[in-house]
Amino acid sequence: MSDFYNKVFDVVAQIPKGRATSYGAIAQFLGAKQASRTVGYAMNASHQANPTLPAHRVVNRNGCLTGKHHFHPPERMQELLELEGIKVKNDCIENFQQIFWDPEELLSN
DNA sequence: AATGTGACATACC
DNA sequence: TGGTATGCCACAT
Repeated sequence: MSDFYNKVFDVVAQIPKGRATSYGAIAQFLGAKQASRTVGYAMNASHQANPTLPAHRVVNRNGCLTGKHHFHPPERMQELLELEGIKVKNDCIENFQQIFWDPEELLSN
């Protein structure tokens, strides 16, 4: 597993419950802010990661569930978010600005 | 080494 | 508002 994927998984695995982040934020945190696509690509392999990663907490910069189509029942992604208290409307997280979690917070722990 | 791909991000019709 | 096109980066083949 390449370091990049490993880091992506590590970050995603540590997203606090009830929060969400974006592909771009993760990419930037890893030092390749332009590699947001690669982050999503990494999520593609998330299902093969050890405990399945909370990929539902990762959305695009708009807070929209663009990747829901990759979940088994696509509706599952929204359900999981709502179970955590995140309001999702029209496939987009409401108050995403408030829900947004910056990976840099990991550095504070 | 080269080409194709993608769960993004932006810019432009 | 919304679809299409391009740039970008790392991975797969």
